[in-house]
Amino acid sequence: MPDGPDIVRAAALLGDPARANMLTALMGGQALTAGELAREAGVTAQTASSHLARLEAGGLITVRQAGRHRYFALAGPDVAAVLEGLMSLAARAGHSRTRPGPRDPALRRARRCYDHLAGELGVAMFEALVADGRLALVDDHPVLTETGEAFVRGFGLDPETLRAQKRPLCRSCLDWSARRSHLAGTLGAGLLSRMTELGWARLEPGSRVVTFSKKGLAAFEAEFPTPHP
Amino acid sequence: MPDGPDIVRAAALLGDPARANMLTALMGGQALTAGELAREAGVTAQTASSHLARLEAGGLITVRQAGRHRYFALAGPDVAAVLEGLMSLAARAGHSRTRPGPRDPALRRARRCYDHLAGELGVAMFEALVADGRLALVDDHPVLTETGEAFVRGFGLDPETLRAQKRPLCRSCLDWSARRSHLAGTLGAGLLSRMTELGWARLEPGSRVVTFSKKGLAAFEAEFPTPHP
DNA sequence: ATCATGTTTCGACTATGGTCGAACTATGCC
DNA sequence: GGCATAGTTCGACCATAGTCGAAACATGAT
Repeated sequence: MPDGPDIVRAAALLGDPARANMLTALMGGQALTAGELAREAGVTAQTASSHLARLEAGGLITVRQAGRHRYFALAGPDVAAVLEGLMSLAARAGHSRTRPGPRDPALRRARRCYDHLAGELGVAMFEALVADGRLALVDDHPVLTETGEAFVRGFGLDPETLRAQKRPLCRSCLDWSARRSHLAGTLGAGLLSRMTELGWARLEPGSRVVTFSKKGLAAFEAEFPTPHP
Repeated sequence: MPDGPDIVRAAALLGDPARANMLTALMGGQALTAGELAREAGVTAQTASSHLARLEAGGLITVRQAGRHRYFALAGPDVAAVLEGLMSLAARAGHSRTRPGPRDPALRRARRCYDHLAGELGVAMFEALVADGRLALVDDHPVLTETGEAFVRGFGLDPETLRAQKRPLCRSCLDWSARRSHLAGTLGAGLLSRMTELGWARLEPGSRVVTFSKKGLAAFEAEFPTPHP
């Protein structure tokens, strides 16, 4: 019966509340210190330390030493993808977190999914891109069209650079809050970072929430209009 | 700190050796009885029963009553996707299963990945399809071309029927044994089932191994020639 | 040097949950 | 009806591992 790689090691790492909290915190995309992660997970520094050591040994996170701080981050987009997959499964099974906190509405509205935009606004952007032909869906996979390529350039991004990465340019990612898709891949990541550069939105430190300024939201809705039914 | 759906419930279910064995067995795509799964997992019937009850409560598997047997199957392709994702993580981290058993070479050669062909032959087929333009890669995603569509018809499948499903027609799936991609999606599933209909290959009951007949292998290699470097 | 802060190590406690033996229920066959 | 097989429930045992207190180890500031 032994066949295939050892799922159990990885899955068991994700199966503990403290570790899961740390990893979801890291889904924000930015690196966090051991102490911050301990607070985020609701455990003491000692226990957090042991958990972090395990996560690193399991290859799920990476460490970067900086002075007397140690910054932890997800090991890569594939880890984030598995986490989002688990969230979708849990959402489908109807097991939402025990107490939906005050941050929850903001998270449903706009949040980071590792390095791209998710939530209602993420879904709206994706559907707007598809609706007016900047993205085409081929076998349910998003593909950048010629008009889309022009838009990307106009937005201040270089398609060639984005394509040069190892990750695919476009990927659709199932949104656990909206049960619809949003845009991942290097294009998704590029668009989000460009929006922060332009001052449209701000990444709330210590959370996954993305806050849009008033002007930014107007610009966003002009660029990605909601298709009227 | 409570944000998002509860990953832990789902992940903890995958984090136990017995349950993970059952689920990987179900990756074969066919439904299995409680007893078969107990044997597959190496536990007694009692423990298996409790595990299966948990997996069903967690929404990872579904049950179908048939006489005095109960047939269990994965709840859907999304579950299979998460499992494959975990396998990729584990493979990258270098944690292969403790003892690669005698079945292992056969598994590396050709196996089912849920409902489509994986292993060396799966990778070979995928690369042959891409090499002669039956599949095109757009942003790393496989897309069926016009010549590909003709080939599918000639192979005895109806592209429209395949496209009518909820799942995408083509999906690439990272192969843990070959570290390259093979073809998933309804097309991947359709091709495998057609190969068994044609007598090219047989699905070994109780394992994920796919055995090709001598004639079948010859036909396979004629249809999907290995691109010479 | 001294102190403070961030992080890890050690040791002990505790609980969750995986395991099986035995008994019980349900279905099918004769 | 009686018997065999498939599956579940109950109860008890035991190990794994998550938890924290106390103390050690770093690094940076004064």
